[in-house]
Amino acid sequence: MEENKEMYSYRYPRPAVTADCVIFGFDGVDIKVLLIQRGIEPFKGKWALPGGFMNMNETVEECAKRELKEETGLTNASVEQFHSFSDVNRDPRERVVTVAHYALVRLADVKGGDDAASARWFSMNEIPSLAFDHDRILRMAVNRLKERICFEPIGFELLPQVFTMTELQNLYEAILEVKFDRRNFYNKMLKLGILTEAEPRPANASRRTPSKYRFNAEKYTELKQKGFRLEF
Amino acid sequence: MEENKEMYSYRYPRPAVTADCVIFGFDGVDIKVLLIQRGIEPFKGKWALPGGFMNMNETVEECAKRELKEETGLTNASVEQFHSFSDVNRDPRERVVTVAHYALVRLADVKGGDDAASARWFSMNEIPSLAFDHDRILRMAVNRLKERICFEPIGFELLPQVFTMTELQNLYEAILEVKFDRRNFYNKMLKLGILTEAEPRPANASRRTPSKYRFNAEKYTELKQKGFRLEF
DNA sequence: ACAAAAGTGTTAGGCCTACACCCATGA
DNA sequence: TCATGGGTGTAGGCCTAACACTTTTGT
Repeated sequence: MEENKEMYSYRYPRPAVTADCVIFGFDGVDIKVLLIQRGIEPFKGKWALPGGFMNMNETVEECAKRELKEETGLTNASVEQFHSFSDVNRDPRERVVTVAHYALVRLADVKGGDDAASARWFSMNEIPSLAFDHDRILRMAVNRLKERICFEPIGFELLPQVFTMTELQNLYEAILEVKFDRRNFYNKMLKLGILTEAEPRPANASRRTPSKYRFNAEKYTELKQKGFRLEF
Repeated sequence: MEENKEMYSYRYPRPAVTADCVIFGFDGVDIKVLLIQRGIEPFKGKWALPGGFMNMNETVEECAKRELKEETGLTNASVEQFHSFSDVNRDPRERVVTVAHYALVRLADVKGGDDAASARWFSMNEIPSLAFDHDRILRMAVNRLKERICFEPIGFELLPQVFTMTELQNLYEAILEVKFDRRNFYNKMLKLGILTEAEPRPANASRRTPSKYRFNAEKYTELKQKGFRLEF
């Protein structure tokens, strides 16, 4: 490797460090993942997770949030790192260690990022084979999402602020790939006490008009501090 | 920085990457953590988590296992990465990203590693203030251990292969910092079906002689595949 | 008219929790 | 002999899971 003034030199070899992002959305029926199509080699033309190199003045989480903003325009979504991937040959060019994150975004809030031309939402069942080891990363992200939604109310990050019970149930069923009994789901959710009715049901409401709820974060933190455990 | 033949040069600055290890043990009463005393600056004389720089021909997990072997002599303990720490100034010398792991070891198996002179086991309530951000790393490791032991039978990694129900209960109580009713703990554990009696109770067994059990990993994987969920 | 969506309540079974006594051993 | 540790079973309460009908609207 040529050495010149633009180079940064170290006594021992170092890997590059990147943050990759599995960005989840929900369209009311399916869980979606945002992928970008690579414009350069390696894996040119293949779909991949959004991500990029960490700067020296940011943490990996900040890097992930920066990438998220660049890809979707969102600034305050729920982003969390979940695993580092460091296989020696995971990038054919050079040694790259990536810290993988997942982000939960409301589809309605996504305007389409700067690179929107090459970005697309995919349903979980139509995901193509991905560049690098991104298949593996995605698989692990999905598993983490399943585990986490059982114990923390992160699902609300994927829904509009106001939602119906059926929408919420559809979300849980889509993520966990199971079916719940509608009445039991209602009862369980309401008993938890972390939902508040968004608007009181209008007097002229017909049987057909669903109640609207919103997630009550204060109630949740209050309950959690009392040593309450969310479960599904 | 001086450039010479011993240097490795890159077009963009890169952090160093390390693996740190929170090594848990159990002495029958307390959860213990293995710490090493730093012999060099920075933080010379302070206690720290064992860990070290990743080589270019190993993954971070392999790096963590190498460190574990160097520190304790153990080669097949349960090691799992749980979080990356990348604060810009977490190491005063230079930018270092660390991938933190925890390891569960049987105290009896630990011969004392190469660096044993400067290594010591600490009970959770006697841990001194640590070098770098290792306090924070340790705190998160303890939380992860608590979460994980509720749903996966990792506690057995900390016990001898053969153990009494009371020892098992002590372990759970030490990790979770709670007290269980002895009979309920017995019933729950036995109902799970993941324990087998190590030796049939000898005929001459007195009331005072406890039954010995061992963890039945086959039974566990079998149950898990049937969609069984461990819980505490 | 028919299909689809939403509101609503009960019951049975399983699980969890709390709880007491006896025996053997070692101090 | 006294304190400690270990083995053992039950009853009540709570939670869970299964389950049906009615109303309304859109097609």
